[in-house]
Amino acid sequence: MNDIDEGAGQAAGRSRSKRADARRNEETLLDAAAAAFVASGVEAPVRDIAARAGVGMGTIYRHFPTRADLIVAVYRHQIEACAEAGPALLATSATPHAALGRWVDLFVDFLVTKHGLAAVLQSDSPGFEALHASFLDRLLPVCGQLLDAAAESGEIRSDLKAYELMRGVGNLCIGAESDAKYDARRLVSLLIEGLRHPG
Amino acid sequence: MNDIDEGAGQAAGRSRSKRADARRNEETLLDAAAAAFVASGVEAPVRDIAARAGVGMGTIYRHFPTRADLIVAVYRHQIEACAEAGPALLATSATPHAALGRWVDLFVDFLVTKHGLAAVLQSDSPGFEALHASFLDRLLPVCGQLLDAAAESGEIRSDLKAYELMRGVGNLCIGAESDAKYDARRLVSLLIEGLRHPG
DNA sequence: TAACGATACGGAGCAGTGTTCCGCTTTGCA
DNA sequence: TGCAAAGCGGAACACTGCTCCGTATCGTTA
Repeated sequence: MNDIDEGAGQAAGRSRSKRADARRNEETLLDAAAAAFVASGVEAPVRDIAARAGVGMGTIYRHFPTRADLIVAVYRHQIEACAEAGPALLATSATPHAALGRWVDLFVDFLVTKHGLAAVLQSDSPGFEALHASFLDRLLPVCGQLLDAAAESGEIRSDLKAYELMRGVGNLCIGAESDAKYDARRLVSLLIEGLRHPG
Repeated sequence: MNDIDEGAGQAAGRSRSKRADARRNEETLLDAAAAAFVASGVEAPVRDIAARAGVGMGTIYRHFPTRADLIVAVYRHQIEACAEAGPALLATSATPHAALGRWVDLFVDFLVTKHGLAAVLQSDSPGFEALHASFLDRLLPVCGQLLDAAAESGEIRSDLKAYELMRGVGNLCIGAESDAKYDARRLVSLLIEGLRHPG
């Protein structure tokens, strides 16, 4: 988050830019967190991440006050890519419903490969609202656009809100990476299929 | 609930039946747990439950070694009722698919009204396998029967296993009780709808 | 009914986690 | 080079799950 704020700060001309060691630590922390998330899931103990980065506990909390901030920072690029894929798919797919299906697949792939992310995405514990917000702020409009297009073309019922769809898809992905007998992609595609039929 | 174990013991003739105070405590504990679950969700701290029951920590762990055991004991009757409703619905509904839909609704109502149960039902942490097992052992066959009936009647595709359906439905219920903007029942019905069409 | 062994109880204590706080160090500027 | 300000580290606290064992209670037997 803060790298960006810093940019904003400079743009505003105020800019007392961050100290070099701080910037370095933030970078290190991001790498360490990414590694820890892969190794132990997004719920990896804060101490582990700090240890990986070779910094103290205070440092991690200073840069990323909540776990959500850290998660958002680590996955920001991938979220961005997913968001950008929306319009692209809409333009290149045969029908809006097909585009929606493919976009959702993208989202599912993202979630399923991030150990525990889906679970935390739905968490209602305080401190994760930030995560909800960041992810949803970016993705919800994209999803809404796909949904609207599909509704307009008459392919699907139009009474489901983007929020509910995203939430449902996210939920279906929970635990998918650790249960060979459960194929989240399949359930999601069933859900998307169920969207058909304005009836 | 445990009266059952005791019955088994007696049936085996071995039966050195449980001490009266132990039986009493178990009952008290069950009530306390139910109350705590309502108040703070199924993840209520063990200490709280013990305090509510007016017993020590040791007592709770002796009677219910894992949280899953406690949850199972508390909700056993409702699970049983849900299981028994399956065949009944199949007999009284217009079509197997309708029966499946209504049965799933029952299950969803159960999950959604138990704060946090759905979340814990999918947990892969050790100690919850017992919970998985207990719930699934009882409900999976019922769900499978409904699914088979609907498949046989040609109403739905037949390639989805009962396990995946139950898991998907359970996941869709996660967090539903604490988010007014999310209607799990709707998503689930969409999923069931998506089951139609053998294609 | 008194005594005794089995059963069960209570809660202190350990371990693992998140989070805060503050004295010390490093940085960048004058 | 000196000195605030910015940043750092990690001890310490709070809260949780879970274990362990000395003590109390129960049920039985003499």
